[in-house]
Amino acid sequence: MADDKNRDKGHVGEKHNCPACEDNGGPRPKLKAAVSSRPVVSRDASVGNGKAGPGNQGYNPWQIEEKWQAIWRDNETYVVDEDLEKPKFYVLEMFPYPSGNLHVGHVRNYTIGDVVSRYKRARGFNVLHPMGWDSFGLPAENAAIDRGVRPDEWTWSNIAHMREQLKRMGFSYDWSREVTTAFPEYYKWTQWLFLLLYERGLAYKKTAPANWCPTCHTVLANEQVEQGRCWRCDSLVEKRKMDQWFFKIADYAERLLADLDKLDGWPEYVKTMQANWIGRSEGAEIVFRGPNSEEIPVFTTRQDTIYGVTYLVLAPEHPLVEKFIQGTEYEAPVRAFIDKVMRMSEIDRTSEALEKEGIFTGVYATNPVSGDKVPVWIGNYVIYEYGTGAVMGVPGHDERDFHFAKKYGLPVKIVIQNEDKSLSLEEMETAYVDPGIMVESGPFTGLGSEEGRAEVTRFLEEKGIGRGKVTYKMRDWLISRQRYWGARIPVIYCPKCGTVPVPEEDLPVVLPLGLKVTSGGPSPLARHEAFANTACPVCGEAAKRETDTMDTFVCSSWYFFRFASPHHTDAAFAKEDVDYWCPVDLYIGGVEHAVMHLLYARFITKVLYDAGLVPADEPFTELRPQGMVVRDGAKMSKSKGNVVSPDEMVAKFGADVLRLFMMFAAPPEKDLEWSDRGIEGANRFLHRVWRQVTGEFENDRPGVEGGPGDAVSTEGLLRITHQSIKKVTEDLERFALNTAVSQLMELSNYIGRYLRLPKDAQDPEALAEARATLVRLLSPFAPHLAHELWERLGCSGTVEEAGWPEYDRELVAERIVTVVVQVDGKVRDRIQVEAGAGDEELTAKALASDRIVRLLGAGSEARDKIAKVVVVKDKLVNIVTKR
RNA sequence: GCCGGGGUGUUGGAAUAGGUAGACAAUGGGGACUUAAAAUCCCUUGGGCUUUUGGCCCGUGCGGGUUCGAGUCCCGCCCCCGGCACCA
Repeated sequence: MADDKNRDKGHVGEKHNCPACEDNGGPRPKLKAAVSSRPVVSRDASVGNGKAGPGNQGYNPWQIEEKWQAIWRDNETYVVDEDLEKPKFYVLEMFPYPSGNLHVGHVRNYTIGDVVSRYKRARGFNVLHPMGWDSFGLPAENAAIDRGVRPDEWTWSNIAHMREQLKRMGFSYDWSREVTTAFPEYYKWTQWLFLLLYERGLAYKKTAPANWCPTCHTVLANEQVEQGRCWRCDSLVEKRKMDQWFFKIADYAERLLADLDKLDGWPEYVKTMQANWIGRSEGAEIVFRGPNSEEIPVFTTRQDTIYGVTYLVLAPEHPLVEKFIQGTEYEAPVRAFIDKVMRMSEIDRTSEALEKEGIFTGVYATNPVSGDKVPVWIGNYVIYEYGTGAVMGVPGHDERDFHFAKKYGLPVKIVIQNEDKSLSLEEMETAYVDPGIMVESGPFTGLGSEEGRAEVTRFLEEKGIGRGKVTYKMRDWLISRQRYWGARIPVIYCPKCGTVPVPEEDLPVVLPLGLKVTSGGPSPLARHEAFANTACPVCGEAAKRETDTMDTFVCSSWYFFRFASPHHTDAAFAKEDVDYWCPVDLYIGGVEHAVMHLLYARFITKVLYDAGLVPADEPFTELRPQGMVVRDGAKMSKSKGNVVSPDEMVAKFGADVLRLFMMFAAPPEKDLEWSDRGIEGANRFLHRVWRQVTGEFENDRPGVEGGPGDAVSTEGLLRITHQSIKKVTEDLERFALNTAVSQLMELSNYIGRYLRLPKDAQDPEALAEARATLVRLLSPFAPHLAHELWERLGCSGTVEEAGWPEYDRELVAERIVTVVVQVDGKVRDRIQVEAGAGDEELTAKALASDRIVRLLGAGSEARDKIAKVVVVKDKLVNIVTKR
């Protein structure tokens, strides 16, 4: 390191002394137009006017970014292999849909992952940091319709463009592991996954009312309907009865819920959202009897209110309704009512504002516990798909039932009393839903609600008229999509053999390319004879292929395993590869997938785990959802015209500046308010770092007066250097990337002041250490700049090969600390003392301080007023007076 | 309605274990350098009062409380954001 200074000087005086500069002597042609058309920018100023000293190259981000990206590419710097000598670390960002353009939200997401990757690599981890493309999906088909392009060509060209944009940001991906879900090499294994589920009895077909999006021309899973609207296009979803494939995710409900407790690395709110979605309720199924002893099971969580049942309500779709009304005087009005309900849209039907309506069916059912006969109604608020599609009406103790009973003049019974026994039917204006004591409940009278529930359940089971039951809101995952651009469902329908899965050796079921996609109709495959007609794999007779495609969420529910074995051809992945790399240690992405993608990925992981194929039953150890990038407090959108283009920012400032700004402006989990002034600040900072490290600083301020201001010393320089190592390391570990950057700014600010000391007061070794440390700590955030500066400092290897710096405990500790002197909790003075001073000494010094003497007097005068003194070592002395 | 998360200067945000509120930036103001501008560098930037090179008071959504000491803990409210929402 002895020749550091000479190298610095050499650089100031010479042009083009690094080999790469000669090869790449200018900005890349692609960016040239954007660069030259922009208004006055610092690059021109620092290069052009010659004031900063002869031959000053200044910080040219475009040149050094191109240089280092080429080096990383040529040296395959970020290509990784399994290495049992090193601890592994798998960092993953949610892979993008290739829409055609990277937006700043992507840049933020991927920069966060890249900072962690580079940090972990420097700390000696074998880091897997891959990237790929979630490349099946509707936008490709829409582009085909709108612009007449082929979905495949549109997708491939979007990928090519976005890949370049990602590379331009300097993200340290192992590009050799890139996966594209729309390639046969990938979707072959998505189809294999389907077969695995089929074999394990977890994939089945049934005819069921499904959520149909009229705009997307396909059905949607429940998770993909938000407030009755399609998650992608916002259209109102309709109900359609269709023959559909499902995955039995509901079989995994209990595990998906229980295992949330294992996910310590997930934010509480995401776990809560999943738990709400799964929606576990513990209760009982109770079998009422119809007029001809038909079984009418109902599900309730309030078995303790069984004596309060005054009617039953069935869902309009309930199959018994038809039986009850047939040929009776109730038939016509009930049919009319059902028609009305069925014609309503999903959103209206489930809206809370919907008035509860119902109609009597004309029959009575028997309460198996009390023996009461109660009227059977149907109601628009009963959901057929949940529980048994029938509920017992307990108006005394359920708000909805209370309203319904009042509206239709049905009787109300009180069977749960509150503590002061003050409930009376006359005064009741609302249902009493809280726990209490069972009354008028036959043998159960006198029991508390909770005890009562257990007793009633036991009674039901003893008598064989019901049983304890757990019900979940989560339904099975509907995976059929009536679309073209997706992974085919590998199934063949044979007139003789029925539904036959495509044998594994026949995979992949290739998606024919080049078909004409038209708007408004079904997928072109449904009409594509060559695809649809095939031979039955069992009997060889003519058969038909399934023409629906799988939900794209199936493709993305296992891609993190494929990254471990991206080129494997014998299986979806090699056991030893996933055993080494999985689970993902850190997963970063948008919170909009909190339920959909993350729940599906957890489910598929458990299925693969049960099949003995993967080492863990949870895919993501730590989950860090990141906030949105907003502008003027609102989401960026083309229609608002407030979109920030990463390309423009890179053209104007370079990738490192954009990266640094996005890490600095907000903590990762919060929304980031885009600020044009803010990115200018990041730009100033990196230019300043350049000058401070290269030494151009000294030539940069002709005639400026004034010293460094505050006390600046070599000791102080070393202290802040080591404090910065400590602080930045701790901040990276706790994911506080914004405060890590602010610490780098503080270190740089101090170096700046130190450089303003007279030359002979500067210690070259301490300065070199401070500079090198700044560069090393900056390297995860601004990797190109850090690599370049490291090289220019003449240090050996690259900055990341140098590893992460360690701090020296001795140097971190302040020798002199400021101790606050309070009187009755109010700050009155600050004194400088040696660190580690004892309580006695601190008290004495505090009492002797000017301000305290003025306030309390000196010596015994002060002592008489003091009730007690609280001392916090190295921090504060609080003098409490007698009051 | 229920479940999460939050409310701190003009703005983005700090304060990690109850111990200096406002780090670091951005803006605004002043200055140095310059023919000039840009860039750079320095000082300053929560509010109010004041007997003004010193000092006082107020201040982290609101009202209480605990404590020597509260942005941080407790109780009660208000508001904002996100999720769920007739799930029996």
